[in-house]
Amino acid sequence: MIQPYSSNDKVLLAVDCIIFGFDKEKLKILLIKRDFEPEKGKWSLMGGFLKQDENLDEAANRILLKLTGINKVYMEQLHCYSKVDRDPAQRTISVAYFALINIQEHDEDLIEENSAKWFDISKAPNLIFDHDIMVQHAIEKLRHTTTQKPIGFELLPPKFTMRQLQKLYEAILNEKLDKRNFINKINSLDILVKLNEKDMKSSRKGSFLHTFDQKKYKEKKKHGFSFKL
Amino acid sequence: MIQPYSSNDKVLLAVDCIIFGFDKEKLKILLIKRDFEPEKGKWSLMGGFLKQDENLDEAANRILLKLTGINKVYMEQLHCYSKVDRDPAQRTISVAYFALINIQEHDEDLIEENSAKWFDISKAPNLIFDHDIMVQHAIEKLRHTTTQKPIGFELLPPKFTMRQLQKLYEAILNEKLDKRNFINKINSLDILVKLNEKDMKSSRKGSFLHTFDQKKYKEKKKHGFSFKL
DNA sequence: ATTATAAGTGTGTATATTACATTTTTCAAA
DNA sequence: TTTGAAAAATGTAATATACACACTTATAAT
Repeated sequence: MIQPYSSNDKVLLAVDCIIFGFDKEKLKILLIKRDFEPEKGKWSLMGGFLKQDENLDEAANRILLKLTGINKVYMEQLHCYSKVDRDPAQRTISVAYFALINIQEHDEDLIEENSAKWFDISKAPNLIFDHDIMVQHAIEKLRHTTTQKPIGFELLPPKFTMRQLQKLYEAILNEKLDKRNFINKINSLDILVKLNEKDMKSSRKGSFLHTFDQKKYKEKKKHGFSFKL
Repeated sequence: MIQPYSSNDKVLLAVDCIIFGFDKEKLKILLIKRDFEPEKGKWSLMGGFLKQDENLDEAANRILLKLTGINKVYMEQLHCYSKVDRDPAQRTISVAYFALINIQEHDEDLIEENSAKWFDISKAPNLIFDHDIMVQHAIEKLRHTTTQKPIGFELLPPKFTMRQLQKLYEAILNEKLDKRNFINKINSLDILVKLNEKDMKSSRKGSFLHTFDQKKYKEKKKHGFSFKL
């Protein structure tokens, strides 16, 4: 292959993943304990380097698959971080991705293997390099995005109750929402299917399960819709 | 310096700038005619490569300065593009930035020197590589951002009329706006200062000039404000 | 049968958004 | 100096959206 550009300025390009999950009414984030230098033993985001034969989306998916065993997830490029000394060992540019996963689906063994752990976002430890900033930006973007399109669903199991959905939004937005207004808003979107089936774990009365209607959602999205809560 | 990571996978990291301006009621974009291979003679975004001693924001500013002579401008990282064969000559990852500049300020000689030219966004030629996609994304982001915070001001000279401001928003959003509603909305933001001075070029009556009150704006931004038009 | 628990439901009020038409100022031409 | 032309400036009513708020219902456990 010809190399028309100077190769003096090649850099290492990393991909770091902010992996969000939702469990027990809390928004969680998946972190790993580094088993290599520098900063061995400290907590960090799961990451890796971009390879020659893949693009960044593919790299992010590869990294996520390696850690969780999950293949198809909601993922979005967040930002590219490039401070000259962000990694003290070597100049590295990092493209951060954030992923939303259904926490039930992950592979426990892989998590163990990678010395990873889920943390409440409010109780996460300090992270290496600029990873804390990345997480902060990811939370802000997640908050913003949830008010623009209903990505919250990505964090729930296929069948969920209205109550769970509301708790999820409350966890993301970090504020209490009114039950009636929430349900009215969700229903007005007309993208849920109410199943003839109840989750009896949460209460004696039980609450109806719902699923997300992909077809209706895609149809609506084409014509654009907002989702302010 | 120690090099703890494999250096097999280093890549060239480019920065490409989508430069917006506003003139004669049209939203414009600044493009250059490439004078080097590959794709010599074709139109493209202004770009360059990230250097070892600078971060991406600095690289983007350096590139913009080189082309326009303007130093302090509104700039935002857009997205990182990484398709494996996006540049057929050599694997290159590109971080796109978009900039908003006051078109009156640019340096004509530099533009000439770089064989650059302003195009109406509706009349821009096809660009090399994935630059058309970048521009498309930049326009979408610009549209979105203008409805969240008043960045439109960045594209105007220090003193401007309400009419100019409205035409700018109409150009960005690609839709007609109602004059009275627009003025009411802008005034309700309380971030403009009406000067005791008129621009007599546009009409016999003349229209009052305004400036953007940076202090008030910053104060408001702290407490967050939206700007839906 | 009674009780305890969370689920489910509707309406009025406040706020924000939209639609819309006339008068005013000034310059230039008659 | 009067008149006409051209864009600037201005406010209100109608509609839609967002918000606040409290009681009834279904079920399991006792």
